[in-house]
Amino acid sequence: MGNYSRQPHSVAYSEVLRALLNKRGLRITSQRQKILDILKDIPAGEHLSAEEIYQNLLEQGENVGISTVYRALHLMVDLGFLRELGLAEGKRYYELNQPFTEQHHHLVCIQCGSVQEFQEDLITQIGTQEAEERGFSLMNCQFSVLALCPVCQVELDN
Amino acid sequence: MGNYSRQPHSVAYSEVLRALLNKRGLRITSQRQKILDILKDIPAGEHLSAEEIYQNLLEQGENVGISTVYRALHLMVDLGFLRELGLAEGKRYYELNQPFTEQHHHLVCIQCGSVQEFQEDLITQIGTQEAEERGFSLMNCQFSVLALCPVCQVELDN
DNA sequence: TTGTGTGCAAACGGTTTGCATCTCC
DNA sequence: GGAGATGCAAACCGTTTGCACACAA
Repeated sequence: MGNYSRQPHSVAYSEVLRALLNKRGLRITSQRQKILDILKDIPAGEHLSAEEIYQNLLEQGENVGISTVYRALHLMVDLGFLRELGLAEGKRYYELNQPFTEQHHHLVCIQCGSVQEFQEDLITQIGTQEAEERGFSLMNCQFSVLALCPVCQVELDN
Repeated sequence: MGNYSRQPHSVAYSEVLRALLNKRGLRITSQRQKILDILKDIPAGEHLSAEEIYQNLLEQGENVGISTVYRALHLMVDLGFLRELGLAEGKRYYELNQPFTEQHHHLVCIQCGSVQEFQEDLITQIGTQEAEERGFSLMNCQFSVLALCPVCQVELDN
């Protein structure tokens, strides 16, 4: 899993993507590039669902199918470009993958769904260690802290 | 969130459940009891989906609807009896809730889906701290380490 | 007796798939 | 030219909901 996030210019992403795809006999397409562009441009701490990415593409005037979005997301997760997040709901979110040493985790309000990120290298260290002890090959650590945010605590007290 | 898991006899679960339900004006039903019994009896480290619990009930000859299973599971999660797990797939799993100090986490093979549990109190400590710092009220910490198990590593090498 | 809980079936929402068509290499 | 990629629509699957009936308190 590489350190794409350190590439200084957006062009570099496309080139790395192209190289990785070619190596597998796969192709760069405008759809794949545009999806990557959308995820590259969102502010840190935001995550998008497949549906949100799809809507974003439609707003740009793209003629694209939702199935293409799903297929591209899965592919880029496989390639290590994207990280798939479960969070707390019935759908999945995507963000650019970071090198392990910079990976962050999520504090999710189970009532309103708001998400805060935090970084804590110990988490990844523990995950790495547990995986190694059992001969597993680590792919991703997901630490979700489910809680009630201050606002929802007040509201639930009626 | 109580320490039901320390109750020595299965009867005690039902009594605690009854008390908690009564306090809210809710009722103990045979369906709710049986679902709790199923989850109580599975070996440590196993988790069941709603569908699996439903099938289990059908095999026992129960005439029950899948919607009842879902409603009972949600209720018992609310009451703190059960913990809902996301793991890596498109469905949710359930297990008896443990006190925070005994909570365990999951090492999941993203290929074959096998799950190993491990305990690491630091995880819960970090989650507690992050929540408190932001005024959140902690409900549950879920740490999922996604990886390839030894068997699947070999198979993917062709 | 009354409001909570149930089973059924239909609806729902996110995701996947089959297929004819298109397009990148 | 041909394998890979797309868009569409239908299928899929886990979950939720509306409703008439059943049952615990």
